[in-house]
Amino acid sequence: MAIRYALLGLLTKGPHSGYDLHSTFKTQHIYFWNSTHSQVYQELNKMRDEELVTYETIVQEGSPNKKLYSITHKGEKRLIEWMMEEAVKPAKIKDEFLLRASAFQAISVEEAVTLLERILAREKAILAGTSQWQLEHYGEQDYPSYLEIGSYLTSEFGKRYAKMYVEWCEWALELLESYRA
Amino acid sequence: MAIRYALLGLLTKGPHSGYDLHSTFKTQHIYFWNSTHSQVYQELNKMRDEELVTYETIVQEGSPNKKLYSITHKGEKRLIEWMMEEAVKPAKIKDEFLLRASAFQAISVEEAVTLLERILAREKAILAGTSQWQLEHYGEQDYPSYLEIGSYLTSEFGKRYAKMYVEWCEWALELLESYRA
DNA sequence: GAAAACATGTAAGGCGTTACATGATTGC
DNA sequence: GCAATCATGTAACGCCTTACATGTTTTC
Repeated sequence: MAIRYALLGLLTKGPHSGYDLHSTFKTQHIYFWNSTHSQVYQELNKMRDEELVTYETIVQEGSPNKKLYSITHKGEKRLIEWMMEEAVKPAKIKDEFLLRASAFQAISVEEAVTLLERILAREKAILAGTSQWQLEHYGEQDYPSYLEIGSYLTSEFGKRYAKMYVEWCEWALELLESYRA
Repeated sequence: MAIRYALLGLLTKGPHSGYDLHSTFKTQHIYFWNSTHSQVYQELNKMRDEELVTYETIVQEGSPNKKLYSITHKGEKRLIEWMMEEAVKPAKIKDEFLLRASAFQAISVEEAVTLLERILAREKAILAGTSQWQLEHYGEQDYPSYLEIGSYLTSEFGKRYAKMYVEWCEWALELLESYRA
């Protein structure tokens, strides 16, 4: 249900295509939201029927035509109503690696170390990517324009999350040393 | 699909009822997994059919009867196969509050501050709860028995996650001050 | 007297994923 | 030549949630 608010939120910053919106989920929003391109296109169609968004077709040479979606007045109203609701649902997380980690007692220390090292490398790469992205977008400024406040806040969250993950991996690897024969 | 591995993982530490297993999701696993009681019961039935788990009925006075589930040899084998798979899917997170935060440009600074303060309080309470839980379970020890390694690693992750969230909220509130008229 | 904890299930429906489908351009 | 990027969709399926269903004991 909340996918629509994710899309409406992005559209408050200006018109975007379905492809753009999905790309954002894959890159910037990865730390707190996820979706697939097919769901994005389906939800955009529903929202168009409910007049929360409109679009105009952009004819392009070289690339396929695209639909540039804009948020309507009605859409913006609906978004803000949702944002100001009293209740905020707790986050729902499904992290397969942590699920494996929670069952490390079922495998050997050596195997656990192997799994952890792989994830440490992955998270380091993610941290580097997020830091890079933030530098490219906000590098010189102390703080960005208010239009960019959402992206700025959540990219910082992403960076802190990745950093925390890396540090936890390193701590866990050290701890596992204690169990080595 | 992975719900079954979450359940199998917990059962490597000993027999548990469906109610117990779901309680764990609501408390300890909240940082990396979530489910509902109805899904837990349904999945346990499926796994019983596939002989990944067995159960015995415990007749209780005062409380309703319960089914104590145990992991089978076949179940353990299946779990370890899954754990050692090369590919680990990236985490899927759905955090409604961060979704709201990502659209803060659509509301006023004052409204954003109100929302943030509410979440800061929530996360502080969660951090306190997790710290308390960890203290009760592992307080005196430097590190726990290997049987408890999974819970220990992930509860530490939970603590670090909550701490990071609190610090990010405080940082965000400070930043928002810059935009105040 | 009400709410929370203990305890387990079924049924309906929808959200979300995976697979199928197409096709041009750019970079390695 | 192959993979990646750009670009948008449909169809099938199933995981997962919400609602329905029941009943006792303990705590406030």
